[in-house]
Amino acid sequence: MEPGTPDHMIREDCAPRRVLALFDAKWTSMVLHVLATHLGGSARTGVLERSLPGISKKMLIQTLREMEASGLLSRHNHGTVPPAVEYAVTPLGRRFVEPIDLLYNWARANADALDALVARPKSSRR
Amino acid sequence: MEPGTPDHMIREDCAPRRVLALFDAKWTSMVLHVLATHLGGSARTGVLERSLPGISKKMLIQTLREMEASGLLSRHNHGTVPPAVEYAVTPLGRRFVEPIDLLYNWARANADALDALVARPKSSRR
DNA sequence: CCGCATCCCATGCGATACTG
DNA sequence: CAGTATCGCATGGGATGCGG
Repeated sequence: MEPGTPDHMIREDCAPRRVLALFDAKWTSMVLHVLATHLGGSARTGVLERSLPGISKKMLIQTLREMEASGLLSRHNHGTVPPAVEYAVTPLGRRFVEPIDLLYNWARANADALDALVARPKSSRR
Repeated sequence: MEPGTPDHMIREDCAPRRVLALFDAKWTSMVLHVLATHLGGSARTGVLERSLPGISKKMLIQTLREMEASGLLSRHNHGTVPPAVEYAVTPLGRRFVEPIDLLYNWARANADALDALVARPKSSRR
């Protein structure tokens, strides 16, 4: 039981790392958040695009399809013309909304801490 | 007030996006978590390395220095030989431990949902 | 033991243009 | 409006090797 004994190791296949993988998709959590928390659970492509300033059409579609593939979203094509496609949060997806919103709310409530992270004017260098 | 009016837009410089930036560093949150929650707030480089299986020495050092630069960690060189350097979570860094641990705990408690994400054997394609 | 420098490849992702 | 196809660059990040 030496001090350096790592019983606290973050195994490579542990749950936390799997969650992080969710976030390095960069848009996944935002899509889920906007869709579930601000758009009532479902929305059309265009609405999503306008809700996420800065996202490219390519990334939007790509993200949506990946999320559909993993079961976070469902996709419904109305088959009309012009096209109307609706993406909805699945029950599985809904389970992920909780931690995401928690994180987002923390962020909003702690904007000061985030500012400190960037603004390091008078540094403590060495 | 049409249905598609985006008062729910996720602005490009909003707090949530800044938090996400933290996570796409890939190791930052894990370092913070291990250090604060499992190692009592500070540890030497080697201990950290062994606590994060899969991290390369390069990424470990790089992450640690970036975190020091942004004020999440402090670095103390003992000046001995062989070298002994100790990284400690700063008060600022400690503020980020809360949401990270929240996320990690959620992950551990919801491993089943995470499994579902990957294991999509019988697909619902179309 | 701690840290830095290189090389180098995989990929993320935006820009743009085209189709039904 | 929804989606696809290309191109091209920036960058993340691993491997390896040197130095104090």
